[in-house]
Amino acid sequence: MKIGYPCINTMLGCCANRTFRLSSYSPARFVDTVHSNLDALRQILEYNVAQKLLFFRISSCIIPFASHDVVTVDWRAFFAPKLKSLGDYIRAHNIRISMHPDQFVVLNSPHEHIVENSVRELVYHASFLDSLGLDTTHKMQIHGGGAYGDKPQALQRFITTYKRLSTEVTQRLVIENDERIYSVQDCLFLYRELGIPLLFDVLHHECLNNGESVAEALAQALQTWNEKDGIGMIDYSSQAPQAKRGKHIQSLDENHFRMFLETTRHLDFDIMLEVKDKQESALKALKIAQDLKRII
DNA sequence: GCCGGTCAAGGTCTT
DNA sequence: AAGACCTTGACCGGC
Repeated sequence: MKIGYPCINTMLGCCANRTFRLSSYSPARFVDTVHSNLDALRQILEYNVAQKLLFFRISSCIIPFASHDVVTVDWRAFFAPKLKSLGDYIRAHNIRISMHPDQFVVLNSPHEHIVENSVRELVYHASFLDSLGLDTTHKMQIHGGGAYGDKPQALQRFITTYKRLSTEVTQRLVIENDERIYSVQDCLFLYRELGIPLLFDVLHHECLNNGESVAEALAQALQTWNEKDGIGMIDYSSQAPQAKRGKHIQSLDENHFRMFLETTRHLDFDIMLEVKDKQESALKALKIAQDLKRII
């Protein structure tokens, strides 16, 4: 079991997701920003290794506007040495990486141009992970997309689009249950049709489910990961009190987390902690997992 | 320097 | 039909 946090370290004062306005694009600005992001990423990963936080989500804007036509710099070639060095570091320290292309990636949109842009975005993410020389246990996670008033039809469109994707994309792509439309059962349907692994999100499951307990749903999700995928990844969070359903809590609810680990003690998986205070809560979670002998 | 409006991209729900 | 929300920070222009 590994524990990690997404994209941002709130303590180090460096930032691996700097970007700029599209209208401010210039090759110089682009190169400068990417250098800065990659250097910051290295710094964060070194901190994580020192703390034994061996799971990390890299921000989608590590290479800003990478899937947009405006970028003329061949970033994979230009940054090849730095990318290789980062990848070597990740492998040497047995870090696991995920990425999460955001809400604009919608594979089942009825609009062809949206699907096209989504595919370009996935190609970029896969290409970035490839540029680090990482194997297919390093994943990119997306949601099912919209329902458009006809979920069965929307699921079919997902299947059709998925079958058009290149191996570079599908070998890294996993689907995450969301809190409004696509439940674990819906994602399992896609798994049976396509073989796409299911990344289980605890909080989303608590918002939208078909009556299965967290432990039952998680066990089903973990079975969708095969050897090439590595052990299952999950997103863990709990409900922010007195906030809208589905809102992530500010800081780890240690009792909730301990209970979650206890009810799932027969299972092994890597945990991405979706909590606002980032590494602070990840460190608390790590300690709890160590106390419960889930991490040696 | 600081503040607040704005930022490539979508979809759903509320008003 | 239009706006808020998701989730969130960082940018950038205006003071």
